[in-house]
Amino acid sequence: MLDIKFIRDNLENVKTGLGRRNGNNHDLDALLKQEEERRKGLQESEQLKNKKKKLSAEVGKLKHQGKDASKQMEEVKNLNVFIKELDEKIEELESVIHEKLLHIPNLPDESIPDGQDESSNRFVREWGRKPSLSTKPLNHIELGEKLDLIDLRRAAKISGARFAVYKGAGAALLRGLVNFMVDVQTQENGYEELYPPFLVNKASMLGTGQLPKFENDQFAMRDDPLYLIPTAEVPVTNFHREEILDEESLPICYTAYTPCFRREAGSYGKDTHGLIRQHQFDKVELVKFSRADESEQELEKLVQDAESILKKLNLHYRVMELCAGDIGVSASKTYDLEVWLPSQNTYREISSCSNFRDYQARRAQIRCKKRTGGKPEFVHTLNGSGLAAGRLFVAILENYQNAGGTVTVPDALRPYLQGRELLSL
RNA sequence: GGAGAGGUGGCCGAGCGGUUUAAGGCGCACGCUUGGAAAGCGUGUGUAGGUUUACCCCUACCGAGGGUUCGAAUCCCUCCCUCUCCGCCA
Repeated sequence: MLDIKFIRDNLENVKTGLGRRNGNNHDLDALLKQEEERRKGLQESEQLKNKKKKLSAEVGKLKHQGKDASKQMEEVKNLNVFIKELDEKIEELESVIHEKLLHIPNLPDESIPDGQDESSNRFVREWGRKPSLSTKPLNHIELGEKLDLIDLRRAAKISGARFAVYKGAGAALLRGLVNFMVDVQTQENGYEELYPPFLVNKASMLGTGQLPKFENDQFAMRDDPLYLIPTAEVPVTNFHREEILDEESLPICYTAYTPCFRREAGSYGKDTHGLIRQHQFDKVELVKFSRADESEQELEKLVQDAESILKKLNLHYRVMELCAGDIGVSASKTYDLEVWLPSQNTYREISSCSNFRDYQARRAQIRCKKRTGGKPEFVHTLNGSGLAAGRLFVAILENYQNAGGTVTVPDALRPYLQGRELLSL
């Protein structure tokens, strides 16, 4: 959420910034007019309330002295009519303004490239090299089914399309990947582990920006006002919702493993086969709460922490900086990590790392007390995948495949698979 | 699911309809005091909004939302959460 006062004081900049995004049709002039009206009404109402308070106190005094107070009582009764009317108007305006603000996306960082879609994303760096596979590479579905690591047919029977059963060594590999990633982030990169609920309330979904705009993308419970989390970002960022943190404690860095649930409405044609796009997938998430003046450097560190997993697994990847038209609504700046997939002869997103600046913090009311005194300030929130386990599973099968259709276990993972070196039948 | 007890500032805790301002304590900050410290004394110490160069001032907030009243932390209603006991349960 943007600050209404900031919009008021920087109208042209806000218009320019939002204009860099796609689908920007917010009438800020109308919004500011309503805000103006709200403030006028508020001032009037507060004056009347002040008068009312003084009169009521007089009543108390007079009654105590045994004197008549009916005149004052009558006057307050009259005032109440006006106050009620004004307050109703103010409340109406407030809710309209708030609702509008909730729908306005974050301002893109000035440094990020212009552009409508991913074709304008900026290449930042790459690491490693593509594996040299002698034969035509099999895709992860062929490998997974051949080695009996996954069962998509039975998953469809149990649940439907876009679900998977991981089986035997496949299940162990997935579980090993999760443990490996959490261990690296906690033991080497300084994150504290959280294991949060997978069902969250509406306030949490509003706090991180999944609601109200993306209700359609979420799985909701039928009988309870709860949602399945689309990412651990939701419960972990909301861990500190409505709190005032100590500036000294920042940055606070959490990592959390959770499954993630997404309806994938509107992506019916995309990645229909295999593990790339699922209704349920596992992810290790990184979340940071940072001082406002440190969030830029914290984002760079967070990206490196996500990259450290790919490096340890010796997987070729590149880092892309998303253009203004391609970043999510809550984000100000985003780097994607894209891992090489031989079967698709392309790079696929395996992590998305964003700085939300104070956008989520304002929605979720997460502030910090300044050491120098003064009013508490909103913190900056950041998060990124570190990494998506399902897609990492895909990347390992495809990049570590051997000529006979077997898959070598990367060195770093062997301790998590009882020392196993090869996946074969 | 049933029964009971509660939710008050950073924390503990009083207040249960009004001589308008949430007592008191702890903690914290600053000052005085001291060779230095402790103790002691003094002052200050929430959040949001409005107004303002700033100070001040004003309004709201005692779990949340309604209601009664000239006036509500206090009375009434609904909901949420916490704790205790019982039941059920991995």
